[in-house]
Amino acid sequence: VKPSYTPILFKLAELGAHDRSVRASTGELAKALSISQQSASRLLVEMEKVGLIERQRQGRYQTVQLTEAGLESLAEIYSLLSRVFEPAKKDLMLTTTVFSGLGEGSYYMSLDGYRKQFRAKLGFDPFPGTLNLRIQGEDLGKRKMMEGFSPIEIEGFANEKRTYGGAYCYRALINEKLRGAVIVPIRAHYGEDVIEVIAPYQLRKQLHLKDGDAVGVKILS
Amino acid sequence: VKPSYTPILFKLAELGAHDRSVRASTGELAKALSISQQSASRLLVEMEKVGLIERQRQGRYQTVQLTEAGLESLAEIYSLLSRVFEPAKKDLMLTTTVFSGLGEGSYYMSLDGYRKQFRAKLGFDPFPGTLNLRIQGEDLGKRKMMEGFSPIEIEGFANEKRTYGGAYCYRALINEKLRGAVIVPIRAHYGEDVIEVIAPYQLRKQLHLKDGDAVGVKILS
DNA sequence: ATTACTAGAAGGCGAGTAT
DNA sequence: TATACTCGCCTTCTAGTAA
Repeated sequence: VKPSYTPILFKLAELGAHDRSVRASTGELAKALSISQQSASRLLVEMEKVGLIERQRQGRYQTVQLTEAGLESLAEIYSLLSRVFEPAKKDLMLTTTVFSGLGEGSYYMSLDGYRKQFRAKLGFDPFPGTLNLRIQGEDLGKRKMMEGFSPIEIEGFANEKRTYGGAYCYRALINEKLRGAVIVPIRAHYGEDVIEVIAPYQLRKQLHLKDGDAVGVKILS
Repeated sequence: VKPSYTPILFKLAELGAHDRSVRASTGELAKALSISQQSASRLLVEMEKVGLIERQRQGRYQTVQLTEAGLESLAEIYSLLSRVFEPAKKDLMLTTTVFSGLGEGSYYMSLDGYRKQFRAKLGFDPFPGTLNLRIQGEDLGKRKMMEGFSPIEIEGFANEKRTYGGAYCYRALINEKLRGAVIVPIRAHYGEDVIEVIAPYQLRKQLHLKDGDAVGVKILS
């Protein structure tokens, strides 16, 4: 991301463009940032081209919204500055709801290539299945922050049939009670609002969860 | 602060230059930031000149430390991003009822001096009128709490005829659905149990409100 | 009122190089 | 090794202006 984009990203975030489309004319942005209207226009065009923002034209006016990529670049900065200004990094609390996935989780979790690493690196033998959670809208930014935590890396491997990708794990406390870990495949971008949790227990049973139930996930630093 | 300085400020903060003098060669900075050694050198010279950093030469090496001004410009960014990423946990719920005011609201809301600011600072063009709400007795204390939230300031102005006072705005969610803002004139002449709400819609119509109807106002932090 | 194109001016960039 | 100067190139700027 070019440095000249950051003031605009900041301003847009300040206007609320991180969670909705806001009206932001090139003239107003220009004045707020002490640049010319022409520069504001050019920068918005460029930022849209590289996928940092999305715009809708509504007659004479435009509305602007940050894309995932735009939000991510802000989160990266925020995560860095958090480490500077709040050295004792606090745990991160995510509010989520349960949903049913495709059940692939149990297949992957049963593979020895992964299980050995979970035991060695996380210290527990995970239940062969994952709990699918959808992050609530207002916590979406925190997902990016989570990725600023230092991850526990699970390496990919291959057998005769195919290769299996790596993943990052983040230790977590589920509903303030049960230890587990959030697992994020290194490639394969899921929906940005979805996380998967593994644990030494069958979380659904242990916590009596059904689809739609709320689950608190505290990412531990 | 020039945008081109921010990547260097970020990098220096990451290296710990916010609380001590750290060794940071122009070559290393250049590689880390994907710029030339020459640019890194020039930027450091400039940043020192404008008082963002201090440098000591130690033989062939230099050490760099952020000044108060440098740290402050980072803190400003951090504070802005905090507001974006930190949860709106302590939202404040006010239970109110609709009543009819004197209709002055539409006059003030139609003034360009105010409208421009609403667009710039709230991100929407308000309907030219305000919704008058009376806070229910048991919620009166919450009105003070609201004023503890950090307000969005609308500045006063003057035209040929008279002067117009400033106001504070607080983002709000009306009946858990519609975005708007509570607006509080800085020189308040209202009873303490009254608030006015502005929104990009005509709230009365949109929500089918008549006098005496209950309205929930959630003040967003 | 908007957004955004063109074109000339201003200034940032990095290669070469001095120290 | 360092840092930082000059200088030519090129990106980015804004004024003017079209749509």
